[in-house]
Amino acid sequence: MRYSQVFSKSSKTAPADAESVNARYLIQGGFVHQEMAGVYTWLPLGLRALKKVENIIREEMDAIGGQETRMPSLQPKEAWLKTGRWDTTDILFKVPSQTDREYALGPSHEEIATPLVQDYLISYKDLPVSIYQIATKFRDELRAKSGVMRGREFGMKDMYSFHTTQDDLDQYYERVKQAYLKIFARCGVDVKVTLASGGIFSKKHSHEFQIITPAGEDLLIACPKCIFAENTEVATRKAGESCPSCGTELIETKGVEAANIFDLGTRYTDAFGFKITDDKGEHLPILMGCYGIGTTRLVGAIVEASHDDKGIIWPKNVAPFQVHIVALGSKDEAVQATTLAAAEKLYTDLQAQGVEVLFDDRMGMSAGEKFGDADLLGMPVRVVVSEKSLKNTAFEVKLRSGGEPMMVPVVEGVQGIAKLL
RNA sequence: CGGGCUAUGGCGCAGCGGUAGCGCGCUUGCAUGGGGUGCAAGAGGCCGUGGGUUCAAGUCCCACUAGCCCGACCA
Repeated sequence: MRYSQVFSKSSKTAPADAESVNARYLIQGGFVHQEMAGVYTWLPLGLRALKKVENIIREEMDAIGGQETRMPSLQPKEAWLKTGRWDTTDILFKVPSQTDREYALGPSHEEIATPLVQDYLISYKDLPVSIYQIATKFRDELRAKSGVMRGREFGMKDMYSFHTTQDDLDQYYERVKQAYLKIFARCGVDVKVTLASGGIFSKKHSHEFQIITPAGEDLLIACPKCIFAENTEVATRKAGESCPSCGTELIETKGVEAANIFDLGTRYTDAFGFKITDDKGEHLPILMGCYGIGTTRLVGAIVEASHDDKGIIWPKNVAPFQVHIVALGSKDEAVQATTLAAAEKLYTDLQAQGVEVLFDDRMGMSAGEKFGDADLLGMPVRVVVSEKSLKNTAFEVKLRSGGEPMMVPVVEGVQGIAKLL
């Protein structure tokens, strides 16, 4: 994509209102636009990062047999009355119709997923079943804050699994947990898993996935080596003690809850009278698990966990683009034309190799300005094409994550750069 | 939902009783050309909304609305 054509340009001044790092950089870089408290438009650049995250999640959910669906946000009040959550869920948006009806705006989808699966399941042989979606959620938060990390409208992947035995649910629950660990690893963040209480969604246990960042809201006692952590609210251990799973000394740190998984038991299936007949003619209760990852929150948490004082440092798998080409201008028109042509060729060649490239083709801007943008936007690899680099018949390549610039000969061009990805 | 702060061109801000100003950005021209470059000329604002005080209100008072922060809350 040519940066000259991206309509959401970066801004030199950071938004005054945005205190949190993710909001500041995402807004300043033109990744998102705030519409109101807790509600954002995802602009072309930001949407690319969000889609990367979504696709990683999608692949891992598909890999454990999840079947993707898309469920409605506008939900029937009756279903919420059945589960008893219409009157007990304070964050529930209730929307009136011009008729005398009311609807729920889904903060989660148990009320849809449960009767949905019930509608199609005729035989116990069809279980287990796991369905998921990546969609928008609505929660009437008393206080939206922390940029995209706590919104009133946000993106989430939610999956619901149905089982006939506790053992089967336990096994699946564990598979999801492993899949989640893969997802966070692929997203380039350090995640810890804590045991948590089920909250209003479940009386049973659940696990939280905490991304380690100083911007986190939760205080943790965590193992620096493995994934063990305890929320200090319910911690049984203290910093300095040894990790029960690997023996490393535990430390205190902060985390953002980016995902959680629940054993819901029969809480929802009972509410809908969802039972199934087994091979002996007995009515079996259906056990249910639910598994959520905040997709938009995850993007925010990634920024919180991976940035410096100049801007974002996107982990490569979630970066909107892999390579950011910066073409520098020259007072000499012929030189500038050569530079542009070389940059242009690199741009097309890289794209032909399937590399995603952001090409800063703006002319008449100072080098510093372009470098500043490259740092702010934070693509993993920056390639400078200029009179100076071309004199050495090379491209200057620098990793956003650090290190000295390298000169990659033009002849090696695409291969040399692709090697770094 | 309690407490605090804020609201003035696209963004960041100043003005604090006498009919709107700066920086950045934008437009035009010339210069410059490797870390937000220089000079010049322009365009752009019912000063969040409603009420009040006053001869006169971005400027003082009240209410409301919105945003941010702290707290409470947070599948």
